[in-house]
Amino acid sequence: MSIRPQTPSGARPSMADVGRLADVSAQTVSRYFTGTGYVSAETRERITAAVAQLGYRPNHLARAFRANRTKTIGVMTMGTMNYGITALYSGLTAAAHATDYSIVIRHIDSDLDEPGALEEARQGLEGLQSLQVDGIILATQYRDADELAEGISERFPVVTLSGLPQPNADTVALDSHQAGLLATRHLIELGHERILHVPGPENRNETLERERGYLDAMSEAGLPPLPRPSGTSWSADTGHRAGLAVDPAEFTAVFAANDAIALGFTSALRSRGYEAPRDYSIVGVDDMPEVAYYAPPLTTMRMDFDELGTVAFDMIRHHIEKGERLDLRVLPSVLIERESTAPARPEADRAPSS
Amino acid sequence: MSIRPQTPSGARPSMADVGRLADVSAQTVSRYFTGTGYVSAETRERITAAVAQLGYRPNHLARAFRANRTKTIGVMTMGTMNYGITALYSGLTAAAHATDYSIVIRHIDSDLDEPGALEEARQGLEGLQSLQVDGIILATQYRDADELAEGISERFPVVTLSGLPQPNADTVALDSHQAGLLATRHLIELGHERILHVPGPENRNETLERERGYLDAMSEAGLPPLPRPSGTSWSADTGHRAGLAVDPAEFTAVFAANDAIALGFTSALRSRGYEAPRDYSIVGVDDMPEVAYYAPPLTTMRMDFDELGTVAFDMIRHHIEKGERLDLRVLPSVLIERESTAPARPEADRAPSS
DNA sequence: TCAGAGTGCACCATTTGGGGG
DNA sequence: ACCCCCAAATGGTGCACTCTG
Repeated sequence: MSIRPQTPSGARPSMADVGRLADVSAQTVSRYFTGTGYVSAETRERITAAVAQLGYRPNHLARAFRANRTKTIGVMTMGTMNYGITALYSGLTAAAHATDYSIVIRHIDSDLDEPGALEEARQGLEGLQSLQVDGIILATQYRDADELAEGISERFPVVTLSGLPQPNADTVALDSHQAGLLATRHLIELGHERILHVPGPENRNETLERERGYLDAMSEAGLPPLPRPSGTSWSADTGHRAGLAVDPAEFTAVFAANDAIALGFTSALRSRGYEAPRDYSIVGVDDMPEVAYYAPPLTTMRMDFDELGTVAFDMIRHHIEKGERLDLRVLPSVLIERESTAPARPEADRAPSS
Repeated sequence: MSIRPQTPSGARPSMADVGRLADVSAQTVSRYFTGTGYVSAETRERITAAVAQLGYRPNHLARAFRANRTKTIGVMTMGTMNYGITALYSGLTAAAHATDYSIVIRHIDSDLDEPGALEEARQGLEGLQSLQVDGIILATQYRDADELAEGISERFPVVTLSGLPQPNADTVALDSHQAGLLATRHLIELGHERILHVPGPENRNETLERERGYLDAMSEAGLPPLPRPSGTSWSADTGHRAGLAVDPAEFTAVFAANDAIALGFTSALRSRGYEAPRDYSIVGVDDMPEVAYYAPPLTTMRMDFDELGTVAFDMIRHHIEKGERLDLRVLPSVLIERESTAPARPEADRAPSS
């Protein structure tokens, strides 16, 4: 029962074809669809029948062209495709679907600090604009991302996910400072004093903010921060490397910049005979769905990427449809306590298992 | 240095504006961009200058409208947004980017067996068609997905990722049968005889194929398959539930339908005092980036979703540009041996740790 | 004169075929 | 042969207008 167009040409039927069959003009068909103006019940019926008979579908492209409004949002993501981006897409596509928008994705595997990436990103943005998207959501946490917004008219709706307010772009972000603060406080409340921070890649606002949260929590408790390993990526291998390099005698707890890093760190320490939470406590950030099943189940800060996508979409839609800007929003994170954290124990107890 | 349009209206400059400034007609500007027809070096220079001065960008939308060719592929995904879908996006967007195509995404959170999902999916497909995409990639493994392809003209390029050849659609898939076969053979080669399979959600082709691979491997070794738990989802909780329900005395090895299920299963058995690979071996499917850091690092079948995206894109592009169909492709998976599998041990050795 | 119902035409930015100089 | 322009066409929308009672 596949529907075949009934037009002479065999091509997709147009409003004119529908009009011909229903014995009205194409414009009347247009009004039938858009709801503007008058169409008598009788005519309406004839049009409905003609539409069904021809299998006519409105041509969104022509409509967008004429109306100068595509109902499409461009989304530009950068860096390794990971859990955060996945969950963000999920929120974004759901919000778009609910309001009859479309999402077109541009993804670049490298982040802005890699050579050539800035130029590639710029081209991506131009490509999006040349598609006539109604707005762009720019998902990079790289600190110098504002350079990218150059070349985009300040009237054009842009939302970044950097958390950094910019003259030409609104921004939403998950509250990384709060995540770092609450995660570290949690460790402090458990009695830990020598707390190590394993950071994410440098020059990302998330990395800086999480570290700042850690530093603030340490300082409000009068504890000295520990020297930190250098950050390279958001992946497990960053945590793994850090876990191999570190001296286990120097800390009793770890705040990892995200869950993957926490996982890698745990894995490295396990290979050296140290287990959490027996020998040290560790908390991550993100709450990826799998971490509840890790060994041990990971205590972490839940970051609601889904909500991030929803809010980012709503912000840009607000800008597009109402013409107003909502400068900055920050979404809170919440501590999920599982089994990777435990009260600090006297020093004497801590030793590698054989 | 943000670029401002220099047209009287303040709107985005058009080819006509460029032409006016360069003292040529708009059509010549068109030929300058498309490369069809003659444009003298001198004129070319004037146009280049005018383009730069105005900050002109081609209007992809108008071009698509006129040429009846959007250079856009619609991608429809269903079910929980997980590692596989994201990795697929990654391959898809990279391939599209390389050939100057765009990708527009429609994602539905429920898969086709949930109520209302079929209708929602149908609407999604119609929405994509009304955007005038040049082709559609339909990513669902649900067995009855062919119903969806109805209502799409058989001339319209569609590629499904079901692995099931259909009259109106080409298909690519990762070789789930082979994954099941090789994973199970690996366990058999290690000396295991009582091998449990924990399947994915019912009615997915992937689930059926992986199970078929398992059954074939068992039968070729003359081993009886074990009764299987019922499948519900691709997530860790499916494995966790199975791991709580199962009798550990009944098997010495497990083939889990994917990595997340393997993780959940491992976690449940750990809570009951059983550890891999000491008490049982387990192998997953997917090779998500984190599994190398699991406890124990997971032996798994690597599925190249990135490649899947690339091939799907190339297939549909071939159909679009050459008019030829490439009916079916199947991509092999490869065994990644880590530490969750080990040689079978005499029965007497197996006991829960205290 | 008025309100309802519908038509005709210009227009959006670009591409294309048929010429003209 | 080279370089460029004109006019038409793409599908749909909004405005001004007509027609009928």
